[in-house]
Amino acid sequence: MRRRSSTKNDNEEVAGLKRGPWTAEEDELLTAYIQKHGHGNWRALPEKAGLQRCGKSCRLRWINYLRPDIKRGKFSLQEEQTIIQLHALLGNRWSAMAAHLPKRTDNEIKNHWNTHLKKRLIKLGIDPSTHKPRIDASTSPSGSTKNGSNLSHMAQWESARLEAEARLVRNSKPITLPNPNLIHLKNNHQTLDPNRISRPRCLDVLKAWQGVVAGMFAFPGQDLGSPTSTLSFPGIGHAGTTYTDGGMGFDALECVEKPNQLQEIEETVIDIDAWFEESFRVENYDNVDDGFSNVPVSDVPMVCDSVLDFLNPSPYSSSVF
DNA sequence: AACTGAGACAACCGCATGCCA
DNA sequence: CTGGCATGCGGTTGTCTCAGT
Repeated sequence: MRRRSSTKNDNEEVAGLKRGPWTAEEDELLTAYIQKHGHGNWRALPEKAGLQRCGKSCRLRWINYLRPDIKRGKFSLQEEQTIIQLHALLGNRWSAMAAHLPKRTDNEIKNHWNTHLKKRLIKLGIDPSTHKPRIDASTSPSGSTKNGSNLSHMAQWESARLEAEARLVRNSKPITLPNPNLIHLKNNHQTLDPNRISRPRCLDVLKAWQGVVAGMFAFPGQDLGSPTSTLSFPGIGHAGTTYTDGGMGFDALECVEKPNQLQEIEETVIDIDAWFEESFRVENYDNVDDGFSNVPVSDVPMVCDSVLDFLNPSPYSSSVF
């Protein structure tokens, strides 16, 4: 690992420069300058813009606060759900998570996680760092049946996360094999297309996650149908839906089409969504203008899918979720 | 009214990484 | 290949607000 020999770059601006909260005047100066000239070299910007700040501070202020394409205000239920899913997959990679949440900054997501979501998970008996149930909480006298149900779901989430991580690792190699735990879901007579298996690593972690979760609900040892069949979730808006894994080399639910299987999957998915709604219901759910937060809770599963699809359109995934 | 502690979020710090001469 | 520079990233700290006493 290469290391810089000096911290000049980090410490140069300390002398004589202002620190702490930005004033409205400073914001105006910075905004006006960037809108007119672009930020260019951040280090040189403060002097050109007439600011007594270091370039780093200017950059941070612009990226996290002044940039016109960022959304401020409370996070919607859907955004929170996305953050939790992403955190289960990515850990504390805030910038990567921000890439999946349009108009939200990594700093904002990080703060929201640390101040809200992390605490809520702990309250529910979930270890926020591992997304695993906390033994002590689950065995405490106050542990309720509902908690037990939650923990069961979180265990599924965790399994999904680990599965996704494993698949990401496998797909980072030029040629990889499908997950042995999932391949049995395929029709025994189907040949795996190497082009699909070795296609570029999918960065769409949400789709990967969804694919894995879906895969968890399929049933080994049964006739799993054709690889191009579609899945319908009556009642939650998935009619005609084709599930793919967004480039991970496996169409997660494509193989499941028996009515009893559908029924079971549907119940499971609804159950998880109901759990999330109940566990993470927020008082200001009806806030803002993000295009999906003003949706009745009952529609969340469908909205979730469409949003996730929107967030990461993949050439390998279905255009209609 | 004054004090205090917790919560929320903005801002900073130090290290990592990529680019280029 | 090496070193310097600019920028990105994640952890931490500082500051403000507000509810509770």
